[in-house]
Amino acid sequence: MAERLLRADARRNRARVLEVAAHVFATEGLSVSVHEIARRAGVGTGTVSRHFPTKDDLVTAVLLTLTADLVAEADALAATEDPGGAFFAFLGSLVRAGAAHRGLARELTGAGAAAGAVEVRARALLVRAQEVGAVRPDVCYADVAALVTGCTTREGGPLETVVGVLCDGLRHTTRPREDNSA
Amino acid sequence: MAERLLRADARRNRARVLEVAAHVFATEGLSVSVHEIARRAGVGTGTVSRHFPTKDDLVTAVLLTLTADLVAEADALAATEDPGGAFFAFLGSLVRAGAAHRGLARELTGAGAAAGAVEVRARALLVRAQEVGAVRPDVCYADVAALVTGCTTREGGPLETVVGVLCDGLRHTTRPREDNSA
Amino acid sequence: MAERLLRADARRNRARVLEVAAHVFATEGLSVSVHEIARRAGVGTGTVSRHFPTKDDLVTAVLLTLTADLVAEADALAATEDPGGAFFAFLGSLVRAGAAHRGLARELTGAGAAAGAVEVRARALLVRAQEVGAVRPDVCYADVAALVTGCTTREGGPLETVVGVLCDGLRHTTRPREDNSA
Amino acid sequence: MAERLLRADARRNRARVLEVAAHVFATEGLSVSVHEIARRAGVGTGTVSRHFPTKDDLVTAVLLTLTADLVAEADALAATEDPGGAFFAFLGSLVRAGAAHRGLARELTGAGAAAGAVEVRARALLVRAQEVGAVRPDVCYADVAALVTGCTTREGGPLETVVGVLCDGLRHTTRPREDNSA
DNA sequence: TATGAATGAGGGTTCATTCAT
DNA sequence: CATGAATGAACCCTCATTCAT
Repeated sequence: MAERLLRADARRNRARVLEVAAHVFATEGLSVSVHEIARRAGVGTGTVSRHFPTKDDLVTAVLLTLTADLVAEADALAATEDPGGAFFAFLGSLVRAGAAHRGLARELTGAGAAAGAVEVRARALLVRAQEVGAVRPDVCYADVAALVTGCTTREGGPLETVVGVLCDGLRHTTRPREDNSA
Repeated sequence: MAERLLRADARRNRARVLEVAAHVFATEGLSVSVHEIARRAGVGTGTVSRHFPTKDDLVTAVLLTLTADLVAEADALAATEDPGGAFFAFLGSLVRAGAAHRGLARELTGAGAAAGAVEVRARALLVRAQEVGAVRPDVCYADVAALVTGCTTREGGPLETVVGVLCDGLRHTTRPREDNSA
Repeated sequence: MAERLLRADARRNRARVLEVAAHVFATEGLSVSVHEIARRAGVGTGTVSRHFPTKDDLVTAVLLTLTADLVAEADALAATEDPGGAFFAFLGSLVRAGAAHRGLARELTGAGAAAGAVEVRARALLVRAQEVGAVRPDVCYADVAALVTGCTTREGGPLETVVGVLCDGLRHTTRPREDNSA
Repeated sequence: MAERLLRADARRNRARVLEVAAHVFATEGLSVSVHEIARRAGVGTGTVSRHFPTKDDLVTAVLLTLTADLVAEADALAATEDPGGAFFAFLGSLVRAGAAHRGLARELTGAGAAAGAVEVRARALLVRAQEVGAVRPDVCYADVAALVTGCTTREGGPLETVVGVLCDGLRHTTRPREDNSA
């Protein structure tokens, strides 16, 4: 942990920048300038650059922060006896995390270096849930990722309904499916 | 209609810019520069600015172009005898339109001045489908819009599955719903 | 000539920027900022960038301006009957050009894309002068280039002496050379 | 000498920084950052700044280091019986020192505060050599300094030829000089 | 003293917008 | 009207210098 080696004030600044960046990316998108982030964090622009040499590094670091919890949760769920429940539970967590950080939602489920760890686990949970017949077999991870991304864009209201719809749609069913072709 | 008053060449330029902008926004996102659009349209930057004073105006105009077809379709479907089928059909069209113009998908279903006409009609189709019990009563338009937006982000594969999941999830069912709480 | 196609005012601005840049590079070196050059030329920074997308392009353009005359002169001298005289005359011109644009002297004799045309001609003149015995055979172009560069750094006085020394040193002689080893 | 008052470790740090700076300035030019020098010297940036408050001070100090040897040599040569030999020998040393520290060559022969001691001695050697007729009487120190600077820019090859040319050009001769005017 | 984190002015460059031609 | 040159604010990033630890 290189962070352990940073001086107390540096660690505090780094954390503050990360926090501000996470908030600002979440609420205003990735296009917010590094200057603005520095200003809101109460540090000089150079301080941001020192901790995160490029803006991309900063985005990645924010993503890593978000993914840490998700990865832990995914690993816990993977050890569960109920593959279906595990998958659907993780789906909800993904949506909530993405919704809380809207600007980063796309990256969260994607294959970017930072978020890859989440994707790997989400894929595994999906496969396992399909193997036990809890999730319809015709969906692939890309389908799920797209729908999750969509759920995260739900603004100004609770996420439950939208997640509920998504889960119901994904659940395996023996009912004959109706035709939805346009 | 101010367009009636434009000279023939001006009207042609306006149309060409709109066409090019729609294409590049769809394929490369909204970050493409106005210069680049002008260049590809074979006009000067000033010509773009004359017809669309700000870049935002250009985006809005492109949206209006896209929505015209959707509005027509929605109106046709609204005259149909089958509210459920009408709604699900429109859902597919929305997704396809959004996917074909990825950079604008978010605005398509939203309340922006440009896309409001689509939203009004989509809301009406939803309500009617819910009234006849074809769509679960607990979803609201914002839920649907979010999920549609998600579907449009499905890259590198067919949209059918993702739309299918969405429709299945939205369909009204008497089966007891399972608990998806995290 | 693309320049011919520029509007009159654009051509004037381009020329003005080039002129200012040449002056400023000559007197203050290449480290002067593009902003400063724009300011002194009385144009916006964007105007400089439009004509010379990168700073390097600007430097190259200034060099090209300088080299044009030298190339013409070298070609004229190459057609002369007196290889020795041609070479020594060109040497003087090189030094004068370099001294007048000190910041660029190094690039002038070098192999940079812009100045390569000068180098090619200087090499040819040197070889021809050596072939007729007018220049000592043990020097190579790199030696000459270094010495020319040195002459250009002569500040606050006439260049004649320094060029004279250089020419005398380069001239072929049958006198036994004295030992200069340290 | 303030150095006498420094603690042993401080003196060691100062020497190490100087040594590293001399090396990197010589091989990579003056544009290398102070951070980089500190890093290679294994000290903090603050330590560099403590010993050399500004970057310019550091450059000057490096120059002073280089000049020490040259000053000693010049003094030894000045006590010699052969003014001509002394001058030409020193010329060679100057060139070699400059070539070994290319980034500093310009300053070495100049009137900068650091290198003034060298200049004073070089001037004296020149005058004496001219007085005994070993060096042509029409050159002044500025001429010599410029030519020496040029020699130091000779890259990728031996310095002997270039120094040889310079010495031959400077040597007094009774031969009628040819006309080098352009 | 030594450290290296913090600073912030300034670097080169891009681009939406304006306006003379 | 069409043009595209001009504008200048804003972008991300670097680095000499300062100062709390």
